Amino acid sequence: MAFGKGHHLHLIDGSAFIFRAYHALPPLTRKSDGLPVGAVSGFCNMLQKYVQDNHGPDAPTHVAVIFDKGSHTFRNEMYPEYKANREAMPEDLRPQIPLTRQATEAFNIACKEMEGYEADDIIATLSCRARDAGGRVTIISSDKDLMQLVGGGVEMFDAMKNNRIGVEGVEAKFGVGPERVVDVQALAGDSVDNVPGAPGIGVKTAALLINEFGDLETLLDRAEEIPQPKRRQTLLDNREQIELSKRLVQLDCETPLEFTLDDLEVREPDPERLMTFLAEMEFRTLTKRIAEALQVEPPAIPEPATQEAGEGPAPEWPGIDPDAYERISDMKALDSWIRLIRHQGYVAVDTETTSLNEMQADLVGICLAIQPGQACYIPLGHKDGSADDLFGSDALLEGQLPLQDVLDALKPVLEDEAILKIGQNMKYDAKVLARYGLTVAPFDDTMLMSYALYSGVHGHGMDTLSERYLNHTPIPIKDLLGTGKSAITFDKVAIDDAVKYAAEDADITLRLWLTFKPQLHRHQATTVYETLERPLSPVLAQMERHGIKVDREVLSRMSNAFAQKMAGLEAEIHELAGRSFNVGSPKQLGEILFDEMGLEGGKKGKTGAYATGADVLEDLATEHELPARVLDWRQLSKLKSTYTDALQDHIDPDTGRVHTSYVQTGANTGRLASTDPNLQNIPVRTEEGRRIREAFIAEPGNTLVSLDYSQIELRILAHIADLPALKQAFREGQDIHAMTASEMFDVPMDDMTPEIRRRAKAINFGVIYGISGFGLARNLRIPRAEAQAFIDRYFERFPGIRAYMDNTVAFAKEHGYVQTLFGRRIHTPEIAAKGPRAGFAKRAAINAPIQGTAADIIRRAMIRMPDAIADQPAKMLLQVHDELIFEVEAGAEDALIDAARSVMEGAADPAVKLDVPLVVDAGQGSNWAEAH
DNA sequence: CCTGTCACG
DNA sequence: GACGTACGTGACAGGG
Repeated sequence: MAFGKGHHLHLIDGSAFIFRAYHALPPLTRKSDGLPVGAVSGFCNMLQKYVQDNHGPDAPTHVAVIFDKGSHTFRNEMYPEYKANREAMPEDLRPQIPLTRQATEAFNIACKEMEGYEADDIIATLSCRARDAGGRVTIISSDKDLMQLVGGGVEMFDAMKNNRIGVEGVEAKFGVGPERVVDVQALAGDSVDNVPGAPGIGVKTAALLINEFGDLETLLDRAEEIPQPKRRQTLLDNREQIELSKRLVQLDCETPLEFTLDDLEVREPDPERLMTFLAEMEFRTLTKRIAEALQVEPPAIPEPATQEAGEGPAPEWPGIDPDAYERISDMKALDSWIRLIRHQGYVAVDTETTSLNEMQADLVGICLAIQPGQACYIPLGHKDGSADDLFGSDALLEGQLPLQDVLDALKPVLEDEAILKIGQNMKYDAKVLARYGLTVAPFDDTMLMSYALYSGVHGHGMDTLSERYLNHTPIPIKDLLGTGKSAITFDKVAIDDAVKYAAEDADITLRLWLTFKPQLHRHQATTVYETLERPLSPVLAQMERHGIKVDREVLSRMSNAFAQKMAGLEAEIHELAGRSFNVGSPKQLGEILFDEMGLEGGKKGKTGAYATGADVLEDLATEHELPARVLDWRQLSKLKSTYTDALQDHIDPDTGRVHTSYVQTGANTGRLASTDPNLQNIPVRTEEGRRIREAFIAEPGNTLVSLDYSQIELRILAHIADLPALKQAFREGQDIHAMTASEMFDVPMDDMTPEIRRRAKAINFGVIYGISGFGLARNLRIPRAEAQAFIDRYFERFPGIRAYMDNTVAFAKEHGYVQTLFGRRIHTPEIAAKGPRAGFAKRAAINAPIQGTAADIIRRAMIRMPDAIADQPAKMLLQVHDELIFEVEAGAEDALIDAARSVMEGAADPAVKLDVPLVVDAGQGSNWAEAH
């Protein structure tokens, strides 16, 4: 039956798929010959997802992937500059283009292109024909140039955003219906395709004009009637250029096609052909996944003969097979493993426990791996998971070695200086084992290796690393434990299942270590790993185990006080609103403010809800009472729920202290992150919030001491950007913000006012963040032009800043990363992006060396600290980016401050000689509020 | 699970 | 020219 009513044609914009795949994925190469295949891999993934998502009731009857062919089209005949500003295709993408055609055919999807025509024209022609035949069309693309085709049964679908675009979608984008889109584009032009349009007219203005005059021809004929002189002149002067632009953007529905709609009928994939192609590309994970979907056996993909400098798994390794692992249930077997380990000199270690909280976690089993594929699991604390009576489940299962025997046997191995212990996030295992009296040293940590190598490229969790470097998806822990309320703990997992999961983790860890170890040198990350990452881990473990004492009574009293105040505020708010509603719901609050009370300035975000952030409410607060009350309520709600309530739940029942966890790989810049609870965001800026710090106390007879770096990031900026005036000021111990203000605004230091100083301070911080006129304007609440004038002035007075910013961005573009003074590399893959993402990436690149160098410095101090204060009755408890908090016996405060300060102030030495001094301020008291 | 909001450096 | 933008984090509540 010929294509017609009841049929549904899908047209996939192939080029868009390719470019999206290319930019979304790292530059993968085929292992056997180094052929770049990243884009092909992404392309196949997207096709696979497409096929999977489209076999329901609304499945297409016809489908084709449409590609561009050749760069010279009939549009270049009209206008030689058409698309002339396009950057050349990246070298490693070019060879992948024909492969994407092959991929499409392998999926048994029609694949169409025509010399001299753009994909858009083929799509247009097919859409028109299908529509005229009475069928439906979905164009899978988000390209705005295709929006003119929408309507009359033609829709678009943005596969990225999972978003259908119909007539309303087009109207939202262009302000006119699909039939007038070309008119708007003709006026607005298009910088991407180098369509000139009318100078000074954008989409908004163009839509306004078209809506007023009906269409482009009428508008051009009656241009004299336009009231605004500038616009009128532009249109009169550029008539020809506008008409040319329209011809350029108008898609051609008359492309002479050599095939018909009926040739595009959906065909079942031929599994063999598809598998053969995927195997040829050596896509291991994808081949497996698609084989599963098609319910066929995946073909074996031969490993290449030699392992070159590639980052993937070595060829001689056996596949990861959970059934191949050994379960240890007698001492003889354990002893023979220990002999193997001693002989080899290294072993991957992983512990299984009952909790993610190392302070609470009980050991359930230990696994060891010595070679890829050679791993064992020693079950120690497994209980009967099926027993549901309260008493039966406490009994240990049969066939497990006594915990103490195993620990005694392993202790000499774990503590042997000649045996390297390898872990993924070893801090966790070390903390658990420490509670059983075991030290783990020396060690390597694959998570930290990944971080030193690839910060900013990808995450550093085991699943990510395994998928990326071993092409293997580990058994999800969910499969064993379940999720949510019904989740069980690891001790209730059947031993046979535990062997597979746990030993696999050790196997993967060992393989990752074998992969990363040689890469450290190749990527010049050895020093960072050896001096900034590995030695910090045990220091953090120790700090976390100490914890900090928190007074539950203080928090509880504050919670009650907050609750009372909130109830009062809530009543007032409901009164002012005229009805009761959930004050904590931004959605309901927005409706109250802007719909019911009719306040001005309501702006809806992308979800369609009104924005009710603090900045919005602050503006409204000048006019009305309600938003001011809501702000007060929000502050209290935050303090109560996040701090006074939640912190109480984090007090360890055994120690009476709060034990945070530092994520060493948490921030791309080298900073730490603190979780469960986050002790790096305890309030300090408001009086009310600061009082929460009174709950953080020293043990009786002890004092809390806080030492923090003064202006460390600005000092680093002065050094890195080589700003003589700033460096001089720091050397002389001047008020740096006042100095900046004096320099910028020509005010003598003696006449400085707080307001002028405040502005200079905001600019100083802005520079660290990759300053923009917009950002500074918002921060200072001044007009943008004024903010920009400040910035210009700043650059004039401190020319080194401009140079630093430009050089840093250029470096990032050339190398794909920026680095700190200590050689830490922070990768900036987004720096090549187009659009708003480029701005983000630039500012992040400017900020990273500054924030990262500061992070490196305090890390160095922390690493040296335990030895420096070893003879003092003091413990380091917390780090808050530029601050260290200690607990010290009363009477020993000054000695501790002397020692710790000298470590901190000298932390850059001897690796880096800073042109500015580092200065550390100290405070002390019985609680954190006093000490800070 | 995502979004908005807000706490810190 | 238009558009959207300060850097880095984590936790909580609401809502689909």
